[in-house]
Amino acid sequence: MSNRSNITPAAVRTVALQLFAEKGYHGTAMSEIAARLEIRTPSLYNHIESKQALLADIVLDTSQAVYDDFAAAIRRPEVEGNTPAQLSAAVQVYAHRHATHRHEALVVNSDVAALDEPVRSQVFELRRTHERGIRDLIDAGRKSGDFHVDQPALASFGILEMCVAIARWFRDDGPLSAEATASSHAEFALRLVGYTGSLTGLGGPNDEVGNV
Amino acid sequence: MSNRSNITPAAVRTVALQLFAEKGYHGTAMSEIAARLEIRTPSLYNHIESKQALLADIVLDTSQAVYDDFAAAIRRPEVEGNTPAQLSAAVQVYAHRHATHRHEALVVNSDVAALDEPVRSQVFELRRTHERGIRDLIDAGRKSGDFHVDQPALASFGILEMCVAIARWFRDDGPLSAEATASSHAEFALRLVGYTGSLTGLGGPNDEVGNV
DNA sequence: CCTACCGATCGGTAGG
DNA sequence: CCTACCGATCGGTAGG
Repeated sequence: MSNRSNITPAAVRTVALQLFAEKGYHGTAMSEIAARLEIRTPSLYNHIESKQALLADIVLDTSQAVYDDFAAAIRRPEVEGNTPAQLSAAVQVYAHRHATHRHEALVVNSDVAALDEPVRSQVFELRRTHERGIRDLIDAGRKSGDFHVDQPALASFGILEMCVAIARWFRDDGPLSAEATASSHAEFALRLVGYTGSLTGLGGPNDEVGNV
Repeated sequence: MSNRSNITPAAVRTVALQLFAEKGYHGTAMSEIAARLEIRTPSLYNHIESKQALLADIVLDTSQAVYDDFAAAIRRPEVEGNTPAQLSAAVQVYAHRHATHRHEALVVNSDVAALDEPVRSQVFELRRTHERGIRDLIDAGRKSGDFHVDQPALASFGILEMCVAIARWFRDDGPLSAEATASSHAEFALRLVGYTGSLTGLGGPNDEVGNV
């Protein structure tokens, strides 16, 4: 109130996100976050409750957004009722997020162990729900004869983790756009579940799917 | 010398491996390692040089073993000259290791950032060499017409990271053996690169590869 | 293998 | 927003 502050809670969070992603939660000191913002450590506590709360906010918000994206993607009218198109859309949106929100993804996936309960369990629950959603699509595709895969659970893990890995190697100044990366991963997902059809015209990865 | 010691450097390393895998390098205190061994913290230093050296040993040895496994797998006489069989063998051995050496894999992949130079760079170099080896196989398969994939680099990252993820979900008492998991992942890898042939009789994943 | 102990640094509070 | 400061804990050493 009585002091001119350039700093907002969102700014603290952005800096924390960068540092947690680079060095991990336990590897990051509050003093480093303060230094990047050019303030003293105690001043951080005008904007956040604690280091742990900072992590909890980041991880919960990100996990929730990931799930919301998934739910929205498979409900889009142009894919509804078309399982291969739904899987493609779900993978594209997930892969795209991991290319465009790398820091969030890295923190969610390497610092979840540093979360106190009950937040850690909430995050695991969101993740399980998402994974189950992917697996349900794979099961549906198997029943309809679109997909041919022996281990649906392994396929869903493999697909999701392939996308998570994007956050580890993607570079904004690299040769591939986030969209091209997302599109390739959607195609990989369809190949992985043994889809041999084509999704041309659906905005998904096109013709060369699963065959020569 | 003058004291009966139940403790060996290898025992310290095993306990450190468990704790680093569970809580991360920075999240693990030397006092916790000592407690699990039922000794006092300072006694650890009769067996190790420092916490950092403990991590370096674990990560370097594991990374080297991973690469040696890869090199041996693609040189086996029954796969030599057969690119799809080589890729299958390389993926099987990598996937299998991640199911049977979960702690090592988790530490290598989440605590590499905690390593001091020059060890961190050495580890990255080993990893790059391995990834290049996989990519070379994919390129060879494209040239021979066995594989059909637009983005070989994305495919090699995807294949490797799918295997790394095994360390995160595999359970010894789960429904799937390490061998079955490895076999499935080899099949996923061949599908991912657009292989439509069959590897039957090669000890790899069998008939149902990439087609109905 | 132990006790005794060190300097450094941690997250966070008091109080303005 | 700051200075001053806290108790706790860190990795590690001395010395036996």
